[in-house]
Amino acid sequence: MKIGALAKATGTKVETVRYYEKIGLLPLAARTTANYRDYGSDHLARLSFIRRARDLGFTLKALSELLTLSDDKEQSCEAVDDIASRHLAKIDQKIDDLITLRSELDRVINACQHGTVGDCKIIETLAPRPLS
Amino acid sequence: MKIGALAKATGTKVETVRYYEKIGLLPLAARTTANYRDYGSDHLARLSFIRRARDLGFTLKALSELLTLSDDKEQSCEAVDDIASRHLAKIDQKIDDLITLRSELDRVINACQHGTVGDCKIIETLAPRPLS
DNA sequence: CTTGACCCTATAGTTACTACAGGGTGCATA
DNA sequence: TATGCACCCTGTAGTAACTATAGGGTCAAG
Repeated sequence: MKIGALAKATGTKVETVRYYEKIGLLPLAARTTANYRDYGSDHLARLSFIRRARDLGFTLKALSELLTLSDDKEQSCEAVDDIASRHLAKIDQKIDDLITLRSELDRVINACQHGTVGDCKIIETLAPRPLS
Repeated sequence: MKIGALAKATGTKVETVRYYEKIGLLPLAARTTANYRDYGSDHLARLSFIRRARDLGFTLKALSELLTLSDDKEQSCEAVDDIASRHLAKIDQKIDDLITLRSELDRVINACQHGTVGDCKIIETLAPRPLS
């Protein structure tokens, strides 16, 4: 299959496929006489894996570790579990941070009396407090 | 005050201060004879504003809109409220997305039986399902 | 035989910084 | 006076993960 078909099958943009190839995440494809990339089912499988992991928020770096690990079927999956667990911890942290941020922003917005900018509590909250 | 002092006073890195100047977020500073940047209280105020808004997750683009608006004290603060509210909506969306992602990742991790990579449910979940 | 959809490479742009490299300045100390 | 050190300067490149653009080649249908 050509790059457009592969991209469509995996929900990826064509440019992204080429980008993954360039950074070594996706192995080089065979070429047709017209120099078009020619993909097989192994490429499809790997790219699907990549997309799925990306959807779960894994970085490309973590992803290339996962791909390396997944190639050695005999190895203990401890390392895999570890990568995933650390990723989960990061997500939890991010959720906590966002919730904190949300409540502060909400407070700022609710203080707004909808007057002029001169009286705006939003601007006021962001502006520096007088130095003590 | 010199750039180091301004940076310290606002919890910013020196490079970041210069960066804000470069992109026009922070007005040009006066220079000493030695060509050092020389800041006054107005710069301190504006940089504090910038840092505070950044901590609340506003993008630099939204921020420069806020800064422009905050300069016109007579204007209605509707536009300010709008920027902040849209930002809040984005944060809510991000929180929702992360919570969904978190539960899926959690499910994947809990399926792990801690065997070999060949049996690994994490890898298996990421790998493509058979085409139907 | 030309039109349109697809493919190619290479490069630059995006966000919000951060990190050099390769210098100059200013003050205290030996 | 020299010298060491902290600080300052400019300019450029690197980060993550793509996306977009320029400038071209290929192929099948009408």
